[in-house]
Amino acid sequence: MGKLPAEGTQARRFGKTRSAQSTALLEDYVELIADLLAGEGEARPTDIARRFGVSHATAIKTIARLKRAGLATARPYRGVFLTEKGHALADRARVRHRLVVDVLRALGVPTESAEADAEGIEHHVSELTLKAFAQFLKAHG
Amino acid sequence: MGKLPAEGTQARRFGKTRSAQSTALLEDYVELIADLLAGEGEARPTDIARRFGVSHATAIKTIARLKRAGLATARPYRGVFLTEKGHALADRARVRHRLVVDVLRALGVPTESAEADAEGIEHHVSELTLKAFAQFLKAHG
DNA sequence: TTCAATATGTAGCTCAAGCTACATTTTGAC
DNA sequence: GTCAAAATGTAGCTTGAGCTACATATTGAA
Repeated sequence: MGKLPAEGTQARRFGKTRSAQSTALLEDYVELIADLLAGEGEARPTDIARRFGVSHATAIKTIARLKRAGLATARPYRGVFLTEKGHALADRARVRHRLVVDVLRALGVPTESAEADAEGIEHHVSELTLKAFAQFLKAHG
Repeated sequence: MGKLPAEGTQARRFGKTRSAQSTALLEDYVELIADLLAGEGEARPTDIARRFGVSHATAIKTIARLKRAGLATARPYRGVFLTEKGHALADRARVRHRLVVDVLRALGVPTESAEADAEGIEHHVSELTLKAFAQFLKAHG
């Protein structure tokens, strides 16, 4: 075994990709909750569910996961709130989202598509790539 | 802040992102299987499992999903093969992967990071964005 | 040719994310 | 103040992707 030097590397790479997906949903949630709190003053499970296009039961379950992860708190029938940690994650997610959208637009992607694609892409962009994006925008933005 | 897109639009957007993730794994598999078939002449569950860093049981289950999806066939103890449809998907995936890597590199992302990030990104790039990428590379590549 | 090592396959578990159905709490219209 | 509608919460099912443990088939070395 081990005759191909790339095996370990590739396994690690894919592993990273998979586990990234397990946090992607949580990031989407804290991002939306932060938006709702800022824009509406409160974040209700029903609103969250509607925005994501899922049932309210599904939203509530994911909110429970956020709580377990220490990202959010919730008082029954009184909405969802972000912890310090949750806010920090939301901020980082928003910065990344903006950066990805701006780069896509700079590359000539129509705004609509840029926004849509960024939603999926943003969770897979490493720090190094993020740095390169910022650098590129500084030069061509 | 407070910039909340129309509900329907966002629901559709996120919905698309989610379902994209359900096909991402299948794309990774057909891509690897195509590589193994081209490079080694055969694609064995154990090799596939090792490359992805998962147990062979997990690989076999996913291969079963590929069969159900009409992307692959397998004869017991004789390896995995791609259907016409599977080969087509693998080809599309490979093209996208190359394009994403090339664009990232053109933006100044180190090759290592570009390859790693592309693995996660490639499944979320729309046709329109792909076109823009190709266009950009033609001009700046 | 035999038999142990390896590869492959099967069974059954966990967890996450989705759903529907039902129960309970809040709220708002009268 | 009452009571129905809306919101919220709970229970339990499905599917997918992961795992370990065990069973069977193939292959290669002695």
